[in-house]
Amino acid sequence: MSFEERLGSHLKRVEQELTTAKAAAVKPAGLTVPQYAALFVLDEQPGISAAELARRCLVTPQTMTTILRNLESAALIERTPHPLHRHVIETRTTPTGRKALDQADERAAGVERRLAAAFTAEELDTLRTLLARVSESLTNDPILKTS
Amino acid sequence: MSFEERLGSHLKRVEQELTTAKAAAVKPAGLTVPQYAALFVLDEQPGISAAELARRCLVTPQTMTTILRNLESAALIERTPHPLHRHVIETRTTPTGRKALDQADERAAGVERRLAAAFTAEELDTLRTLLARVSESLTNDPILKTS
DNA sequence: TGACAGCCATCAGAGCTCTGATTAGTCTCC
DNA sequence: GGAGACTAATCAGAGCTCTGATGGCTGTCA
Repeated sequence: MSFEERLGSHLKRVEQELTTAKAAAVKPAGLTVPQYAALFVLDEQPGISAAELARRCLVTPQTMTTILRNLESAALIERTPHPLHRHVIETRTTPTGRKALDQADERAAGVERRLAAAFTAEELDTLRTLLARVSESLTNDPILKTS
Repeated sequence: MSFEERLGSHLKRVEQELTTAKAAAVKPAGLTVPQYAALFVLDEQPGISAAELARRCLVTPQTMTTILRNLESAALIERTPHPLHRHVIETRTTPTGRKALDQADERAAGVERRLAAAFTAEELDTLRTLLARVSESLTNDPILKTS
């Protein structure tokens, strides 16, 4: 089975190219792509926990800890203990963080829009559906789970 | 523009799930996914340079240096200077490396086969074509290049 | 011959990502 | 009340990935 036949190589190439384009888009705002994703979710749901944030951003809690550490040392977010559950830490964007997010989002959304413009609505729908089915196959295949 | 509308989140999810499945598949052979990819190409084209290997595996030369360093310290590859061009280093799989590759490949190809089995040939073709068009858009869009 | 463009290899540094393990608080059910 | 399950946060360690910079070799062309 050659590389070209494998879905993995196609997916990897495309995902990487898109990430590179987005990285270039958010860089002027001083952000990385994961930092942008975290700020994006955070701004919509202020006070969310790091664990929940990790789930939304599709990374592990450990990874999110790393991302938040960098965001906090750049003063783009603030973290304070939850008033009732002190072991839970609430995270919020700072004004500086929101400004960086706005700047990054404008350009990142632009990348997505230009990309979407290269397809018809039906094609985009087909692509999303097929990707969802790949995801479903990977999640549900009992052999994959145990291998 | 919400997360769900963006192609990026779908691509990221699927690419990550597939990588996770492949990582589990090649782990018993003592390999990571990038190491498996490097060994795979290396075994088909013995003596290839690290720079060329990097291009085939879709990573930068610097990243490939890291991967090769780990493979070499595990004695899965051998590196010797090119007889004529001494600044070029030829890389080859060792017998140990080939054994690990065979073991990993059997399971990794199995993941791809089970995944492919969830689709018709036409669907797979559509998916590959659409992904290629995404890649093309990202590569050719002059705005993306400069942003 | 010598400047220069083009590769190859690699160091340095930063950031992301994972697995594994630890610590601590909450909640349910006996 | 207390055991066990669950969740949150985080440390430790390994590996991948990038950008930026450096040094070396080759081949072209004035």
